[in-house]
Amino acid sequence: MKNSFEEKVYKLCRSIPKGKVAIYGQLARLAGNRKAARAVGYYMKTNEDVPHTPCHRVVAADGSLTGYSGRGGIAGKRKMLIREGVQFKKNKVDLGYSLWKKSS
DNA sequence: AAAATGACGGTGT
DNA sequence: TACACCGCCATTT
Repeated sequence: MKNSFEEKVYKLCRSIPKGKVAIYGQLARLAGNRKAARAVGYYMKTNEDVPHTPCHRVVAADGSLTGYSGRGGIAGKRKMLIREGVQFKKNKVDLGYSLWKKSS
């Protein structure tokens, strides 16, 4: 069993509310490793909990949608987020308005 | 065990 | 704002 960094990342990913988005660095930081953003992305890619983990709600630090192994790729991901209520700025997410905050 | 890869982040140009 | 380079971590080969 993992019960460690990996599990924390997945758990946090599932904790992201609809209409909000989190950044890889944020998940990495909450999981305990601020610089593990890269590894976090790797988990999303492998993404075992596919329908269980809304990996599409995770974006880059500047709101850019980097990669998506799911259907539609980046385009589909962007559309999906918009559909959930996330505000977009051109090709990037409006973090100042839709960035998820761990709060409590 | 060592080297290569990747859905990143930050800084420099 | 866009592109390039370096540094970081975890996983895979």
